[in-house]
Amino acid sequence: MPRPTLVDVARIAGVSRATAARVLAGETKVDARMAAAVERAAKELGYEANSAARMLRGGRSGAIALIVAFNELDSLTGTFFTSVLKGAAKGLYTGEVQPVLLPADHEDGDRIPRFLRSGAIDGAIVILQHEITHLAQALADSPVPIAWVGRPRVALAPDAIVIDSDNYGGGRLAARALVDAGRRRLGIIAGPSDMEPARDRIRGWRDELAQLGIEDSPIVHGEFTLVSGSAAMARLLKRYPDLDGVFASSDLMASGAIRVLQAAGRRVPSDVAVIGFDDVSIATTMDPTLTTVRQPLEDMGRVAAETILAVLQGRDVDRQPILATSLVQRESA
Amino acid sequence: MPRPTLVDVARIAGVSRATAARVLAGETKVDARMAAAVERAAKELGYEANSAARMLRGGRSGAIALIVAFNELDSLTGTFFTSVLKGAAKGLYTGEVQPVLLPADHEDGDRIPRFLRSGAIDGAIVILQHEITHLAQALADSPVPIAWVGRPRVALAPDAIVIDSDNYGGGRLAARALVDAGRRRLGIIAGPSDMEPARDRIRGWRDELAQLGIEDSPIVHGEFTLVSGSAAMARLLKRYPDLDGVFASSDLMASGAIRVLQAAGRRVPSDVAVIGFDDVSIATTMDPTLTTVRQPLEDMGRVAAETILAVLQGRDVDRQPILATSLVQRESA
DNA sequence: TGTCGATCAGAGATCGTTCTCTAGCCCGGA
DNA sequence: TCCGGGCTAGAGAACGATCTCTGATCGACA
Repeated sequence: MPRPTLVDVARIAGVSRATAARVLAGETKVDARMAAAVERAAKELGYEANSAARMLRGGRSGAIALIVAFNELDSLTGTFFTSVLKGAAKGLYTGEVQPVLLPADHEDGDRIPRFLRSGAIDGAIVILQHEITHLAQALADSPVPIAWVGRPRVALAPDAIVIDSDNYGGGRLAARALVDAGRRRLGIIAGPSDMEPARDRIRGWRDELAQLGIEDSPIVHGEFTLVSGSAAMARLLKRYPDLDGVFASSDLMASGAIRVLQAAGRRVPSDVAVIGFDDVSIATTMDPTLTTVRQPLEDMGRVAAETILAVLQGRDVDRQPILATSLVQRESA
Repeated sequence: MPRPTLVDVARIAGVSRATAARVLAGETKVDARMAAAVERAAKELGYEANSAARMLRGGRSGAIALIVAFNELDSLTGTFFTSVLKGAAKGLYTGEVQPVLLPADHEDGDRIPRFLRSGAIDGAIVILQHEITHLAQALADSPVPIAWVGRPRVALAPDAIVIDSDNYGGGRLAARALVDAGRRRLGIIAGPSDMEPARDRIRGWRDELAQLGIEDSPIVHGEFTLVSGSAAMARLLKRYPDLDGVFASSDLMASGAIRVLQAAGRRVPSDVAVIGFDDVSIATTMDPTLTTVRQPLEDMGRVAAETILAVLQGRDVDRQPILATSLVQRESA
């Protein structure tokens, strides 16, 4: 049996298509008896407006794309993405909008730009760690608004939508916390230098240390993953065996770093204090539990959703909000 | 400037709407010069077919919902969901279909059934661990096909689409592996008893042990999470302090269990061997690395996508495939 | 009581694509 | 040379909701 249409509802209610539409759209200037008849008919038939027809007529699709690199999704890094994803999807849902998942790293590189042009979505939220160069250009030319979660390195229009956390401030927090704990021989395991947030954390870390009178501290780079954290820690330890504090700029790298420290006979935190960044769920399940700089990941996703919805509705909003980071004190520092 | 339409393409190419449509649909019986003109015009305008209009006319939306419980998504359990999600999304993409993410645990409980009736999607893939009762009924009444990843406990129609892994066989594998390793005092940390896969794993475990001459072995239940695994292991250890082998029916529970064992002074695997289930990414990053029964999670997602696409196209396929599980030998057993 | 204004229901057009049906053309056979 | 068959291009309808415009009805006021 075919899906009921507005015509069916109108016929059963004994009114015209237009009247039925008015009632279901919530217009008040309709005769009460007719309205009741329409409501009843709609309920009886289990009527739900055909989204394609509405979309064709109205121009809006009621869907927003969530662009994610799938190969980053199922590793442990996933806890980062899924938190943002969850926040974004929840935010979109509150706005009666459907989240459509788009893999940024699919072989068919032309698909995302084509999809953006097909009118199937009203906007997109981009959640990427590493840059995807070919995509950046396509997104810049997008006919629909794009919200970036985390500032990308590509040049953006001044009115671009960018939701970021205070990476710079987070770097300062980490530095201050280690110094407050009496540590002076400090090192940082930074993220990839092609990522803006990673650079901001380094800047914050260095500025705060300089202010506290510590002029130089060693830096090594990782890829935000656990194994890269281990490797980076090993390098750091080899060059500076007398370290007493480490700032790993992701929780996963902190986890890898702690293992290497423990394997090298250092106790955490008594010999070496370690601070992470992100506050994803493994921070609470490690041993020792991880002191870390918290990014409000789910909030970032939610704010991205709210901001893009506001822009689509023509409301005036802050297009580049920066969400506060905070220190979460646990055992490792 | 408004999005270019088929009429624009036809006008520029100097042909009729119908001819332009034919060319873009890949029909061959069109004059070569006209075809070339259409191709050129479409490219020049950056034309992409309006998906709403196509959908309205064709009846198909080209989208499939991925139904996931969001509160299960960002915990460590996430690695399970995201793997399946990734496979499913990839599979759908190969079929030129868009994956739409639907949170099963959204407050507005009526939204999913309404969405299914709106024609916005052609089908749905359900990836849930725990049952969501009110949803089960709605899904059973769905006007579009549903593919279940993991068999749910609700009664399904005989032609329902269910993609599962061989949980029973996996339970047997775990039992055999521990016995082969010379262990005889065995216990199982099972999943919640309201979940069919958890029950299947127990059955397989028991059947294999019985066949190998071990008649009774203790059983405790967890919730597939790390902390519940720790708690379950603590209970098990208290009742059976002389255990020498444990089968934890998820990797997360295995991780929690190993910590409790180590804290209690047991060496893994020399004192107590531990086998997990799933083979998610933490299995390789634990210490010791985890011997586990692998479920092909990404494949399950992919097969779910392929199967539902086949059903939608009216092709004849196995609607209830069972994917093989396998033992992945690492350090813990 | 008649006329004007306000209000609300309905008819029709519209969104952009796809598909069917018709008309016209070309070629071949008689 | 004429007629018929086959094949391709174009005209038109259809999908279903929404919005504008028109027409009708009712009430109020003169």
